[in-house]
Amino acid sequence: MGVSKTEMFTDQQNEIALFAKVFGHPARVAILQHLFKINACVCGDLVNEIGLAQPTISQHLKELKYLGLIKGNVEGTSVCYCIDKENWTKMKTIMSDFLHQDLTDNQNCC
Amino acid sequence: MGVSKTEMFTDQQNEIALFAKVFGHPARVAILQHLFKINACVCGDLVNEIGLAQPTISQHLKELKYLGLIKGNVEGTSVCYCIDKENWTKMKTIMSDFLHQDLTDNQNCC
DNA sequence: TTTGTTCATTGCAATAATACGATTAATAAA
DNA sequence: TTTATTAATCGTATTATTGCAATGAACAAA
Repeated sequence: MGVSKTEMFTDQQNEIALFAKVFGHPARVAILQHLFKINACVCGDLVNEIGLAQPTISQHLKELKYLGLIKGNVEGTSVCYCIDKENWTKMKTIMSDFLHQDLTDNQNCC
Repeated sequence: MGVSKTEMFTDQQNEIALFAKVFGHPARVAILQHLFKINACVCGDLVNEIGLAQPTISQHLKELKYLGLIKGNVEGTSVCYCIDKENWTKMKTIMSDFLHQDLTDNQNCC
């Protein structure tokens, strides 16, 4: 019914899914890559850089901020965004553990 | 308008987003973890294991198969699923490159 | 104070995703 | 052949996501 039944999964599984979901849109991937590339925080140039309308970018930034992956500093009329290193590292650990699972034995079929 | 404007992003950004999106639901995370754990392919026990209805699991499996992360073998009336090691490794490389980006210099703000 | 700039929020329309009952298809077993 | 089992597909209801025009809030500059 359009609702993910989160209560039937572990906290770990839900956390992985939450992080993955935020990476599940190319605009957010592009925003993060740009923030990594520029390093120095970026303000509203993201709108020019990405090519989506200002409210749309603002919405994507909000989601990234909600998960703690970026933080924003108000500087006069503009807001300066950048990667939250500490939280990015924490997320990286969680996602890496999931991605680097391994099949130890040989497989029975397939 | 509910549509991701994929044409304005790079192939790499779209690919990262596609893989991430498939991990963006706890049921698919759970399915993959179970396939890793059991190793030997699993059939319809996924329905019992996960706790969602059979058509729902079947739909999630279809998405995972579409991206090439799992493969299925028909064995009589049941179908045996398992991780596609090769494609999983390819995906891991793409996602790891994204996750392990790093900020080289010090930051200007935040 | 007035004007301009920058960004967040609201409201809405369009599309996508999630979930499942009902059905179908394919095979196995009786 | 008939029945049972397993899994895919169809149809549909519900909710979520995406995108943007319009508006609002905060601040800077004139």
